[in-house]
Amino acid sequence: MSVLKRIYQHPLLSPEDVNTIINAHEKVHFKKGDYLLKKDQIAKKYFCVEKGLIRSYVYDYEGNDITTGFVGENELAIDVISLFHEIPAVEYFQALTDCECYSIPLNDFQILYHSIKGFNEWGRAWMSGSLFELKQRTISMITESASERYKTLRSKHPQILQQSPLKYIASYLGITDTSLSRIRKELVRES
Amino acid sequence: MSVLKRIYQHPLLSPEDVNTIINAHEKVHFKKGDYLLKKDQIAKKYFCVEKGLIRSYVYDYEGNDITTGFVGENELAIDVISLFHEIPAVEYFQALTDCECYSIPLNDFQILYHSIKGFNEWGRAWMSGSLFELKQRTISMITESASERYKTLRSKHPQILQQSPLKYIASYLGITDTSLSRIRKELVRES
DNA sequence: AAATCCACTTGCCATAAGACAAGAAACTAC
DNA sequence: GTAGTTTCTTGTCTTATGGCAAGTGGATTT
Repeated sequence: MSVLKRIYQHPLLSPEDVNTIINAHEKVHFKKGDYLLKKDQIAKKYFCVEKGLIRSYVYDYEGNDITTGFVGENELAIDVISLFHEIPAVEYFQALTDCECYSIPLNDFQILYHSIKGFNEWGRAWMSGSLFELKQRTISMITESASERYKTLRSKHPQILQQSPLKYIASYLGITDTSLSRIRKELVRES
Repeated sequence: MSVLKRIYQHPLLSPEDVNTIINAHEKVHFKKGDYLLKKDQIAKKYFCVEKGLIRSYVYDYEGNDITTGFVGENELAIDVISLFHEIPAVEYFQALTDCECYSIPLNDFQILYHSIKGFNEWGRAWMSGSLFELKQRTISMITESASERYKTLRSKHPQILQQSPLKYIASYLGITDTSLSRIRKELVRES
């Protein structure tokens, strides 16, 4: 099944709605290092990732960039809050590898979003899913140790470990690349 | 204006709807130390806080309890995800002081929630507001230092500093009570 | 009033984590 | 090929943070 069919599966979207929406999409390519969205911009679109890896990040109070999330294949690169509340983004979204994505042009998106009732609902569902995931992550940052979080990431999203430099994974886990390197050494020793 | 009128202000709730909803509420008292919701329970109701202070917390991987949030007067003590998704809570909600709250009995809530269209919308608005706040907090935990976060809390929610023991505020800020004590000392020295 | 309990501060010490830097290995470019 | 990046590891050293414990001051109880 295509990326888009997968992403637009929703009880309130009929196959015809889905087709209408899918047909409004156009292919977009990003080169490694390209920005999909920058801090202070208002998100006007989102991207369905078919191939590649994207990371979101912010700068901490010491100027280090801290990874806040990864978006892999068959996932959506979307700043839910910026897009649906029309407020400036607080994060940067940058391609870690060359990427192939699909996106709806702003105009079509706005028309469809307001005319197809289920599309609206689909947006709300994304909002609620985002809340769920963010909460989970917040809790896991507290209740799990860095090495546990690493092991979880390794088992649930192995492709990230393959495609992302260590330093970005480290900051995602809340530690430095040095510490992560030592955690990995420790894990090898254990097995 | 009463707590309830304040909380149920919403463009899609007519004054009559609001009255219907408000009349379904009953007063609930909590003693200091009482639990409003415990981990692994599915939230069946939420509480409109008229007087007192509530805190939510989880246990970290070393067994320390970590404050995840405070709920003050005129605010809602609600686990949005547990309530609307009907899944077990991950946090504990506990009264830090004696509290006076309002709550709808489960039955009435379910009936009104599904029959008053705007009530439904009100629930969604809370979901989206929760996402916004959680994101803000996540970002501030990264982009601000502990002492900056303390200063922000002090200026935005001074009543929390009055009503909560230092150790709970400290864990909310991501540090120990010892460290917070030193930060406060430093801030006094500065001024 | 004495005895407890908590909340908070503060000093001392231990330690986990980060800063820094060097070096190996892989990859890219010319 | 060689030079230049970038990634990752690893050693040493430093430091911020936490653990522990003592001590003060308030509040509460008996």
